Amino acid sequence: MTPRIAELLKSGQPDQLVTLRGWVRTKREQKTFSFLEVNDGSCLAGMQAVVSADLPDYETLIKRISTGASVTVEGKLVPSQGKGQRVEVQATGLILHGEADPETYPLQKKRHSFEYLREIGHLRSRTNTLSAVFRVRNACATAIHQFFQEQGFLWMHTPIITASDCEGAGEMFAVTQMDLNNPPKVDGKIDYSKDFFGKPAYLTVSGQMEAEVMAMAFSNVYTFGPTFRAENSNTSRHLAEFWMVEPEMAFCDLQGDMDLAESFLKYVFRYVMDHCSEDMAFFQERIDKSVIATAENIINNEFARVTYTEAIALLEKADRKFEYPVSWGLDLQSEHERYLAEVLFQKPVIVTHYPTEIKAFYMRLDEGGKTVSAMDILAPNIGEIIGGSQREERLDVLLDRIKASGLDPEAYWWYTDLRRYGTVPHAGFGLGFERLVQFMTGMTNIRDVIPFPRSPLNVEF
RNA sequence: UCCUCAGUAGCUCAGCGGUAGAGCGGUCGACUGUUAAUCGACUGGUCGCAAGUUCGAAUCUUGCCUGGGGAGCCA
Repeated sequence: MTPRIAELLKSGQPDQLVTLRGWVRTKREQKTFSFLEVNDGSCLAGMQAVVSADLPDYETLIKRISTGASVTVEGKLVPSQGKGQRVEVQATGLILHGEADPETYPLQKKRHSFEYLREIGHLRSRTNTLSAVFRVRNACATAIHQFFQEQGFLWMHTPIITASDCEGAGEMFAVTQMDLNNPPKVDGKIDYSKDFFGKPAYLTVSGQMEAEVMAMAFSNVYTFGPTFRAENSNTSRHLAEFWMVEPEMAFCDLQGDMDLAESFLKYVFRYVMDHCSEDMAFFQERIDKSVIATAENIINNEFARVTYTEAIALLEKADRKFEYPVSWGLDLQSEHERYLAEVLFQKPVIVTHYPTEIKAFYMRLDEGGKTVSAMDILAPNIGEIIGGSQREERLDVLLDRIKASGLDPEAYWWYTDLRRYGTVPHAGFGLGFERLVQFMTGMTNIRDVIPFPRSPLNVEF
C-alpha cells in the first residue's frame, strides 16, 4: 500500500515517488498549471499537487476536476515553493475517477452549518470538522480497547437482541417477525409464543447483566457495543442508537469502580491528545476554545468526589436560584449537575451514594439502607458521562429489592443465580461513548459525533 | 412529550401589509506559485405546507410539517 497523505506530510522526502488517491478539496487554476488539494481522510490537511499543463489531456481533464472529484495523482515529492506546506507533489500522471458536478455537489468551499450537514449525511464526512470528529472517535475506541486489554480485561460481546428488560425502565425497541397487520392472538392479546423467539424480544438497552455473568467467570470484562433506547428524546445528548462501554469487575467495590473510571478517562484523553494532536488543535481553534485545557484538566487533576448528601448540601448553600427544588431524596436535575461540574468544581465530579429510591434495584444497598453504592461522573458541558455502581451481591437483599421495585424475581432467575452460586462483591459502570467523543471534541450536538445518527424521525442515512 | 425560537436563491441570512434582496457559491472572462486566491460580468426563488383575514400576504391569524436551543428520560 502506498503511504497515505498523513504519512507523506509528516515524513515524505524530496524526490520520493508517490501516489495520492483521494478527493479534491479545491482546485486553483493558474496559467500553465493548476494546484489541486487532495484529501484522503488520513488527516486534516490535504496534499497540494501541482499539475502542469504539459500533461497529456490536461485541458479536458482539469476542466472536469472540481471540489469533490476523486483522483489519483502520481508524481514526485518536492519542497514547496509556496507557504503553507513543507512539500507538495509535482504530478507526472493524473487520473480522474469520478467527477462531482459543481452545479449540484452539496458541499461548497465554505463553512456549512452542522444542521445542513446532517441533511447530507452521506457526504458530510468529507468536511474538515466531521472527518476530524471521526478520526478522534476512532482513536477513542482504540484507546478504550488498549486500556482494558493492558489491564487484563476481556472484551465480551453481549447480545443485541434480548428478552430481558434490564433495568425495568426505559422504552425498548421490539424485535418481531409477526405480521403487524395481523398478529396471532389468544383471548384478544398478542400471542408471543408464535413469534420468532416464542416470547417478546427487544433490542438491548444495556449489556450489564450479561457482563455480570461473564465477570463471574473471567473476573474483569468489558463490553463495547451498540445500545438502543426507544425514548422520544429530542436533545443534543441523546440517540436512539448509541455505543456504550461497560466494564464489570469481580472482587471490586465502589471505591475500585471509581478509581478505574477515573484512570480510564485519563488514559483515553491522554491517548487522543498524543495521537490526534492536529485534530485536537482544530477543535480548539474552530469549535471550542477550551477543549485542550479541558483535556489537560482531565489528565492532570484528580476528579472531585462527593457524596450525594454532600452535593445536596453544596447546592443548598449555592448563591444561585435553581428552577427545580434541591432536597435530599430528589434526583439531581441537569441544572444541578451543571452547577456542580461547571461552576463549583470546574472539572469532572463523581457523586456517590444516591438515595435508594431513585436508583436501580441492582445497586448495592448501603449500611442503613437509605442509600446505594452508586456513582455518577458529571462532566462540564455534557452532564452525566458515566453511571456505575457496586452491584448487590447478597441474594436476599437483591430479591427484596427486585420485589420492592415491582418486578418479578422469576424474570431475573439467571441474574439472581449469580448470587446463589459463587457470588462475590463486584462493580461496574457504563460510559456513553458518543458523550465521551462530545466531551473530547467540544461538539455540542451528539448527532455530529456518530457517523449515522438515529433519533426520533431520523434514520435516513 | 413539554417550553421556546426559526423555516425566503445551492448555502448563510436581510426584508415583517403594496408584489423579491445581499454576501457566499456556480458559470464565463481577466489576472496570478496559488492557499476559503483576487477582480469583473452573468446566473439564480411555488418566500416550509394548507386554510383564513385583506383590494392586496414572504409579511397578519389558525392548523400541520421540519429544524435549532432548553427541559424531562438517561449514557
